[in-house]
Amino acid sequence: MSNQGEGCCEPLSEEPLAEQQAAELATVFKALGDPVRLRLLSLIASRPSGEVCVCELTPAFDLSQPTISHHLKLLRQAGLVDSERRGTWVYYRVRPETTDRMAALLSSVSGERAAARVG
Amino acid sequence: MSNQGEGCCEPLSEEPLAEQQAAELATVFKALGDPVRLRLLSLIASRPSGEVCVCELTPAFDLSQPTISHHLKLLRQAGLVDSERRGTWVYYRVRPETTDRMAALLSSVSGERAAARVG
DNA sequence: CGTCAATATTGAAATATGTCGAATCAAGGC
DNA sequence: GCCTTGATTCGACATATTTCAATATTGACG
Repeated sequence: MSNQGEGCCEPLSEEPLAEQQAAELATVFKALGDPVRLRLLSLIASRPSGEVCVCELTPAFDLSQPTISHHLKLLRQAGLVDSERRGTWVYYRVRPETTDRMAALLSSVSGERAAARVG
Repeated sequence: MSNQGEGCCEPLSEEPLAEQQAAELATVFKALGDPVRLRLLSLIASRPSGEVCVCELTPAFDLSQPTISHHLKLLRQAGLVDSERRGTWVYYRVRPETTDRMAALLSSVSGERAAARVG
């Protein structure tokens, strides 16, 4: 709660989105707008440990390894996931700040006039 | 824990998304993944009346009328908005079921293991 | 009817995206 | 040091998306 930070999130209702904000938010939604990336995110999020090795993600799809790597990169660039290399393997985990922010933004649409400020 | 409905919403964590569900959800996120469409949605949502005439949306952008019409069509096809013709004009309004559903889905990512089932 | 104004649809061009195979980079083990 | 294995980057190609101008459709009003 509290402040709404610098580039922080206006509700989608309340007042129309500025062009630049719309562009930033669109980047994240665009990252979510692909079935493969959604499933990747889901696979990562569904792990109790909170993280998954790429070596487990890749064989879950009928796609080449570079393709999976590419999708993971887009998720990373959108701020939806983080990666960390530990030895031979690379592990991905969700960044809940981002998913929460997007969720709050979407909630604000139906939250009518009194939509809580999304911090 | 009751059913989870027909085509209804799994949380993104809990269990990985099935291919078909991922494809459906991706369609909606893809619709949200464009700055123009986000601003359109925002303009529609920010109206106290809940609806806006296309004749007010079109001049709000530096884009041709067919282009705006096209974006509105994609929002409609994604289930994010509804349109109604009244006489000469066409009015658009948000479909909160859809935005709420997507919000809940995103919330479930950080909702960890115990994520509430999203109806 | 005929015309005008508001939207939608069509067709085409430029750009972006998803995908692969080949090449490259990183870390471990011989 | 030199392979081997895991992961990313590069280059290329097919497809999808964004956008416009032109055309069609819909409804209101003489």
